[in-house]
Amino acid sequence: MLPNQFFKMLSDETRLRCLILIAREDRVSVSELCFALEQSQPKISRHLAILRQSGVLLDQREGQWVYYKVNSALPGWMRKVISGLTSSNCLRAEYLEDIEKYQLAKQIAKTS
Amino acid sequence: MLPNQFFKMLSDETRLRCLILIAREDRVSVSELCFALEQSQPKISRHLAILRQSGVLLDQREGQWVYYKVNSALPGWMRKVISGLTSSNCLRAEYLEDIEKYQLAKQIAKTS
DNA sequence: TTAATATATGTGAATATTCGTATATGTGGA
DNA sequence: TCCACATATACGAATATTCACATATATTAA
Repeated sequence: MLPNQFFKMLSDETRLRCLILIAREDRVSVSELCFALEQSQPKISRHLAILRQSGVLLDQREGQWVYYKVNSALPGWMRKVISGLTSSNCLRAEYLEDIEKYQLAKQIAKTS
Repeated sequence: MLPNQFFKMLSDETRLRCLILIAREDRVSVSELCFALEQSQPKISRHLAILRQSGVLLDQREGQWVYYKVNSALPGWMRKVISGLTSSNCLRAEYLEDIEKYQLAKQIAKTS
């Protein structure tokens, strides 16, 4: 993938928030993303499809759920951009809220 | 600037080629960019305007010429992305050709 | 002032992107 | 099988982007 094509993947706010949450949490399901980002399922699913078709994300079905993770075989320069995004010095309140919302839901699901 | 907005700047091939050449060569004029990238003057000028208005590039007029350079006051994470782009391991043939074309023209201009 | 050169911008057409809504597909349980 | 839930996709409307072309602005020299 050409650099400008990779950057186009990251140019949409929803796609970027998905990618950051997935990169931080290792693997996240579609419904978890919908909840954390407070976005509709078709919207999340479409953006995940774009990231999957471009090879940035990989999906793995588990029963009814589909989990997405960052493709570990990405070229070094792409991984560097992604790790730069997930390192705390760049993380905005918006992204941190997504992560907190995800972790809270995870915690509640575990204890119930 | 939000990360996804910054990535949108880099999502256009012409803008990215301009930015990489400018980052590598320190400062480049509009006409030099037109020559190196083999693109029309209005096209180059419009993309430079987008990069300038977003604060990524700074312009300095010198007589009839306007030189563009990377804004040295950019946040660290942006500078990191740009330096990642200009480091050789990511540079594609396309970008190297732009740089060679620029340097050749520079050399010819100097000796004549 | 006029001409020549360099750069910037206005305009509309073609194209691309994003979204909401509806619907299709896949999975597991009754 | 039928139903409920999770996910994916088709479709059209609204919006955004990019470009070519024409023109405006700025600078310098004559």
